[in-house]
Amino acid sequence: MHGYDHKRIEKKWQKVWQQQRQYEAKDASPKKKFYALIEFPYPSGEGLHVGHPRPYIGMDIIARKRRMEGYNVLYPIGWDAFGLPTENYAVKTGIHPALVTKRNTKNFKRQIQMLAISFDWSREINTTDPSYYKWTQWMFLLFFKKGLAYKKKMPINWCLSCRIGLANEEVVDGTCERCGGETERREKEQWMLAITKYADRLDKDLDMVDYPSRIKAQQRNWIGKSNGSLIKFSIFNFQFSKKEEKIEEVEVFTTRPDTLFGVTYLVLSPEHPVLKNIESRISNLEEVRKYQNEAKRKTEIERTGGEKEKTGVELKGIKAINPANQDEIPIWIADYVLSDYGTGAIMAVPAHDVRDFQFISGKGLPLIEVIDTTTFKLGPISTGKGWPYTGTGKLINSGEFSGMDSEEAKKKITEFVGGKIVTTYKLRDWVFSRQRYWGEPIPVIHCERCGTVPVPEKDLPVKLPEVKNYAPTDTGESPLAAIESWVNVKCPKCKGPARRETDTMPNWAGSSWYYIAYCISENLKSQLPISKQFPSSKIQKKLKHWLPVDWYNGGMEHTTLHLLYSRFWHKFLYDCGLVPTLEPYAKRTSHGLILAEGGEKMSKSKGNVVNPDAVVKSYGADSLRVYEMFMGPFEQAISWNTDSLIGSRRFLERVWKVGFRIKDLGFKKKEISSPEPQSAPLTALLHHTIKKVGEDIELLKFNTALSSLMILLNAFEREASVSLSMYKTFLKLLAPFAPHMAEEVWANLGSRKSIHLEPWPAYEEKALTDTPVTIIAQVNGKTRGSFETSRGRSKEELGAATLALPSVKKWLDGKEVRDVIVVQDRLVNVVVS
RNA sequence: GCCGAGGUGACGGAAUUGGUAGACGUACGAGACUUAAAAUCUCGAGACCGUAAGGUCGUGUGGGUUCGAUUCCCACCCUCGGCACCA
Repeated sequence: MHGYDHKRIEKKWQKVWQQQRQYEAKDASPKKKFYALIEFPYPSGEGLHVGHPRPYIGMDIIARKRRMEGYNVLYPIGWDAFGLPTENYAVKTGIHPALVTKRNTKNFKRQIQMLAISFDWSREINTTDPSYYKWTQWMFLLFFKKGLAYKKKMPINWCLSCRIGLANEEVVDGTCERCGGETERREKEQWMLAITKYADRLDKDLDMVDYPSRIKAQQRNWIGKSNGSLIKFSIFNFQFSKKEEKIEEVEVFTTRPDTLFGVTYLVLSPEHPVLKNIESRISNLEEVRKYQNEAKRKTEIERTGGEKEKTGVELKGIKAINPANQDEIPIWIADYVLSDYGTGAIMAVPAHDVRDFQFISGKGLPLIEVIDTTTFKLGPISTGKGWPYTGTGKLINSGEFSGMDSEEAKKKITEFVGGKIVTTYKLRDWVFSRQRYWGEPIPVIHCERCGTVPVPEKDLPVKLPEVKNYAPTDTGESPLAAIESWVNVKCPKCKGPARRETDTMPNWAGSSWYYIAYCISENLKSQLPISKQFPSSKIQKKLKHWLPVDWYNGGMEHTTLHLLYSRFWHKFLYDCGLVPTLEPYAKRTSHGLILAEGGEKMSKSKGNVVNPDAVVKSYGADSLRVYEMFMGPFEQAISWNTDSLIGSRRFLERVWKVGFRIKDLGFKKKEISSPEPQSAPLTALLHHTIKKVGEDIELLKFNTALSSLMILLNAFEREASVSLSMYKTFLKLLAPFAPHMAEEVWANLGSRKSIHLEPWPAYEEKALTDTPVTIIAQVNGKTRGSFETSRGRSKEELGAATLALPSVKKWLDGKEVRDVIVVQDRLVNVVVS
């Protein structure tokens, strides 16, 4: 018998599978389809680290199981290759990002292929490929033509010394990551996609998909649908504390119009547009200006977060009037109010809102209770005890509305002051511009006469030109702006002089529709116009076959951006009649990150990255696969530990040995004539394992599936003889986890056909229930003994058997038996006193 | 701060979703094999008291519900993910 030589085996079978095109999906097949999807990787220069393949292996196990269950499986992969790291590398080295991408992709592909993930490589796509981004650009123009892409002034991070725009990630504590200099937020015209138009459907349609509740909850909270009222407050000029003429109106959004009588001040965001109109009336304008400038420096998290005291400046010389009771109330600006949520202005009710309550401390602002808290345990807030009461209840101190319930008062008070009941969303429109090189050029042309003109379809793709310098320009424009020959074009409409848009797209663009691209990958390269191709029956037939994605696994960190963006993109395409389903992904799950040994995130800068190359070389791909699935719950983050890996390798070596033991004993012949009898407990264990592995895979509980395979193998080793058919069943269950090992042993046992094309084993219910059960005997909830018996014994029998146990009896001495609680087939608890 | 997830032996984790806490694996200890080491195989092991039989305690902390709580409820502490230009 020769030993388990992973190098020989793995190379051999990878070649065979590739030659037989075993994992390529068929666009037309009588089998039921299954579309498995993982988030396609960003091919970074550091190469694959051991964290990357975790989700690929997990979905691979599911895909392999589905094939064995008779499905036509599509499990594709590609490259999400636009992005900052490659661009920054290009800025540093001057090497073209396309070359860097090519190099990185090649390395990633080699590394992924050595793990034998059953990807359909014939459908490989790359977002940076002009034949791919031609479609991305075409879809952008569709958004533009439908009025969902527009330009708007938005703040960007600006480094004052580098004089370039920065990504949020490049700003650390308000300073530039590159030079350490100060940054500020500066307004710039940006392309936007109107995702908020789809906010309601993105929220509501979560009901139709199978996502874990934590993902639905995060998306719903991100969309932040809330029902409330818009209420107008008049602003008056005040001279020497005397009310003069009305100068403006400010509309606030509130979810709690029932607390309107408790408003003690108004807060505007420091950027609120009304400030410009009234600044001549503000007596402390200088102080206000200073505060506005400080707010510019802060990030949103700094503004809304932190335990620090909430800051603000009162606008002196003006006051607002509470429309409910005509009270004169002060107006403040404060950075805890954001300009792009609601109306950028709030009515503050410190008695019933946590942030408002925090804000008044030290500022001498009053608090008026308008919800009756005396009926609760809390006690009245005015006594200074505890937090503000943010719940609903009966109104007090609210004029004619006192005594009314919050819910009714919301409507009535809004009506009373002439307000409007509205629905708002926290979700903001999608900033779609980047002033960067390595992204899809936004395909529009700016003409002095015709305005913004889309690039005609025949001129797509708008390819990225060669540039010398990849860094953004010091005017904040993309490096593309410096290429005069590329920028200056004729207007497609009037043929007059015009300039190309120089912004590029974020890399969420290409990843918003890549799962569609896999279905039609061969069509992407066609020279036919997309507007003819996409709606054609040829493509629609494929999309109808494959969509929606049946199971999409990805990182929890993509829940609110990528996952939401692509759902939006898909719904838009659906509205255009281009895709057949309302939702792109029928089911979504997520995996936990693999962290470095210390529990930190793996990163090049920390120098704690574990490369799979070395692991595969010394332990083999199957060992790595088994370890990554065994190391802990798939959905949770977990630290890498090379020491533990040996257990997975040992497991596979023992599988190998048992295989050879069986073969040497000559079971092969016996199996053909008749199945050998096996011990009943082993048969029961086998069927239990079939059930457990099958169910665990569906629940992503790969760790316990492997654990049960290990338990079965341990039993095989203890048993004097194990039948070939039993062992073969074990191999089939192992095949999705360790495809090379399973295939090699399978072939050694005399099979010609691949084990991965075998049917998935089924278990017999009878074999499971034939086994005896252990009944736990407790006295007052403490375990005092146990006994074995057959399944299905009556409560009386079990109770009597328990009371007869000597280990139980001794605890009953001098006590009175009050109750005997029996849990069928499991436990008896004797209650005594 | 807000939203989401989590906290169990030396370590990764398991526990049929309210019913024997610690499966499986790593590391560790003892033994077998070996001239020896490695590898492999067998056995042991939550903590404390006890020679043992056995007992007490034990799932981040404090309280509650229950015959019975890692699991349910309340309060608190800590760790991780996201917060819109990293992907």
